[in-house]
Amino acid sequence: MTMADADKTRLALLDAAYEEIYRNGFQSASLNTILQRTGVTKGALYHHFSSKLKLGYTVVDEIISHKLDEDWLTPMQRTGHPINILIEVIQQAGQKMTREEIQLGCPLNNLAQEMSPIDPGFRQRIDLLYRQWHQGIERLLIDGQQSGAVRSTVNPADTALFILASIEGCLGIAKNSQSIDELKRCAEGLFGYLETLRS
Amino acid sequence: MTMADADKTRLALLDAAYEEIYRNGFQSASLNTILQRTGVTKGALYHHFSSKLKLGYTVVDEIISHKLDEDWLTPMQRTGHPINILIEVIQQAGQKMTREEIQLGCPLNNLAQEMSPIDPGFRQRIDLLYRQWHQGIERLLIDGQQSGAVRSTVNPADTALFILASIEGCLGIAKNSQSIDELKRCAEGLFGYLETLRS
DNA sequence: TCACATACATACTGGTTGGTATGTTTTGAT
DNA sequence: ATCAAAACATACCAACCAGTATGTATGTGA
Repeated sequence: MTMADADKTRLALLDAAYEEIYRNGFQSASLNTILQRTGVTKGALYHHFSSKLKLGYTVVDEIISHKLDEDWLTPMQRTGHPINILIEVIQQAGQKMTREEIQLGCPLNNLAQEMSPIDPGFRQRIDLLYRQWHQGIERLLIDGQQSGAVRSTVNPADTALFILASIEGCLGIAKNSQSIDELKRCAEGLFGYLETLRS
Repeated sequence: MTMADADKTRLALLDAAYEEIYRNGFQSASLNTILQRTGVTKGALYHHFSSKLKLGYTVVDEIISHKLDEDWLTPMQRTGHPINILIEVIQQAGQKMTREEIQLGCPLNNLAQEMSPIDPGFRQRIDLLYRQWHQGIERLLIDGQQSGAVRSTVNPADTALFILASIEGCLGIAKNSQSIDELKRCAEGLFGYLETLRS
């Protein structure tokens, strides 16, 4: 067994754990289910992760963090009109979502709502990712102000916070209604707000 | 033992169940904890509620529904400038929240995010409350358009949906950051948006 | 006062949970 | 070839879970 094989089982565990947590929440996620799905034994799991909590932490640090980069942070680094970039990134993220993903919601927000009140370890890790997300939006607004594309009266930090809240809010509403149409209508409201930020 | 006594234990169970669910989510809510806190026995609980699921449903139908009326629907029925009413109701709801409640989030949204993907019974009941909430906001916007206080170009239904999403989004962000200041800054963003709706 | 339903109370069950103790195999450096 | 550490595998455990079976006390209408 090479070290690459060991790493493969570790990643398989993380992938399965992410799925299980995404579908059931962390507290209701079953280690036995994760083991069944991967074919890994309990001994192997506890060799790689010292507890269920550590497994959950690593899912945030590695899997969810990577998805945030891929779907939001990297796309937001494009050059162009900041408001247009923001709208396009949101639209692309929305179109990328399957019906099932709309129903399951935002993995980061799910964990935040469930775990932040009851576990500081989760809260801090989630907070770090939210800060990165927030910073990405804030940077777009600051750049937009410097290029004259965004009204100079808007507070970049506060506005970025509200945009982030609205994105999660729209996803949350659509999650409960289980309706793609409602997600689109909600996003239209968000786009309407973003338009008011232009100079 | 009078019928009033029986109703008292039923309500005690509902109150304790609400608290337990609010703090831990439905799936992780422990019936034994609810029984300990109330001093009620398991036989009594299952006399009043045929299952944990039915207990949870009743918490939504009676406790959470009542809180929605009290904190949002009734205050929104005041007369005056619709946008002002909306801002005031949001501010009052925010000020009413304790530090702990900010940390625990919106009871309705918590349940929606946890249960809507995995149980249709919860989903439908939560959806009903969200529709009432949405309708209350929509009505304010329609009234505002008729009185000339709100721009005629805004779509009341879509805008109400986005406002609702933003409220829940702001509460969700504040829940994770556990910061009253961040809740206020996020709400300021929302108020800024609401201002753009005026004629 | 009798009959019956309501409103509990107690003790228990099967299943699942995260976690552990103890073994075995594999790997890689010496 | 040897040896220690890494990478598993198996079997087990106590605690907890929702739910149930059975019994009892109490109120209420006939």
